[in-house]
Amino acid sequence: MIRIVIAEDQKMLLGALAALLELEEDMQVVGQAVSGEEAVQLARTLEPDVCIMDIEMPRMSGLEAAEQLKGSGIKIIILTTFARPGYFERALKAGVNGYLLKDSPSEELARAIRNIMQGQRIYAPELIDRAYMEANPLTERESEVLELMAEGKNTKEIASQLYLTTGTVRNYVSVILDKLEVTNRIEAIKRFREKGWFK
Amino acid sequence: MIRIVIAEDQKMLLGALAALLELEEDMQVVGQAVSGEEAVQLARTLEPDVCIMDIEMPRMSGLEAAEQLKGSGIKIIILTTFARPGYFERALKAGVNGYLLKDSPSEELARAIRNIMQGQRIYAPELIDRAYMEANPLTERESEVLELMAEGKNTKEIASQLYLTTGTVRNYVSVILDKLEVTNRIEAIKRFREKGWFK
DNA sequence: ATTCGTATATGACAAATGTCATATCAGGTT
DNA sequence: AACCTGATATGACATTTGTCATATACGAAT
Repeated sequence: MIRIVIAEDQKMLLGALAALLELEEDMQVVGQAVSGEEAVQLARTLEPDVCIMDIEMPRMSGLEAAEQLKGSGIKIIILTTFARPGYFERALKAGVNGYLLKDSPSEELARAIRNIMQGQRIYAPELIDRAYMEANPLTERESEVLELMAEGKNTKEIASQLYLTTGTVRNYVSVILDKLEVTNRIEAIKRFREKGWFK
Repeated sequence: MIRIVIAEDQKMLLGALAALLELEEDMQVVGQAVSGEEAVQLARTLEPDVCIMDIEMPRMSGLEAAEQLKGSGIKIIILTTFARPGYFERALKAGVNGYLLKDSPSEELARAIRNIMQGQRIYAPELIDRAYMEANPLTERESEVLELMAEGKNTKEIASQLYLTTGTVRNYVSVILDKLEVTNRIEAIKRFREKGWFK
């Protein structure tokens, strides 16, 4: 019997996934969590074979939770909406055993779980294709400026938060616009978001 | 036996919801659709008692599909992620019988279906609270300017597209910032999006 | 009919944004 | 050591953005 913990903040999907897996005769959902924090706790106390995690959850993301559970012997499967290159890369570093998309057919979940129990690693094919993902061309500092920009902060606010002069910040912005091949801050934010480079 | 069609473009959720409802002894999922178009077609041919719809789907939104099925006698339940006032209002106009959020516990779905079969209308309580929803304070023209702004267009481009002078456009922007209580274009776009006022 | 409110439209002025030349520093290369 | 490259940082200058006073038009209220 494969013992499973599911972590997903969208309760409808959480309950429905549990129902889906309970239909499988060799599987049993032993715990349901709605945050990364709760997932780690449940995983530690229940010691399931498999923990299925969404990424975007309150209090602690599924990626953080996966990192904390690394080495515990619990197989981690990330189940998320978007094929953001950054997320996938970070999940690989955390040593997750599977990475599936919510767009995949539901039958694949049970199949993936069984394969993973055999020691395989299962990644959604869409992700492998995008392994030739475009890298974020911005430096650490530039990304930092762009993120503050996207929060609606103006040059002066960004400058004071990063202990820079406004001239420096404006120059970073200029470099950012150049690298992203756009001509104003709004377009830069749009482009950065579309490319999945946020966070 | 309650006959059900489910329309949801996220296949994992689609399959899981079907599993969830199949567990109920008085319910039967007779069709699954991944677009609004397919949902309408399936509903017309299968004539189910209930059709559960996501809103954001490819080709045709769940709201459009609901509008097309109005008067068919098929009970429509909208099941969506966000409690956007605009969506809810439009769903009410389309005469939907239920409007649930994906954040609601999964047990509520079956209960809602049964109540709706009795002739009741079921709306997620979060929506009723927000029924005192804030109206978009911008005029038609102002909204038009904001939408172009959000596409990354600058003042000159907006002006030429709307056959206005740049001065006029800049004034609209100023009024927009004032009404939305923000101080720059980026914040205005953010706020407008958060309030669910886009489109 | 005139007063009021609102949407629309414009231009003058001040402030913020974007461009560019320039400088330092830390690393690799030759 | 001299050279190159990329990241970081700054200020001078030009352009764009945001504010404000002002004007017209139209429908509703008095």
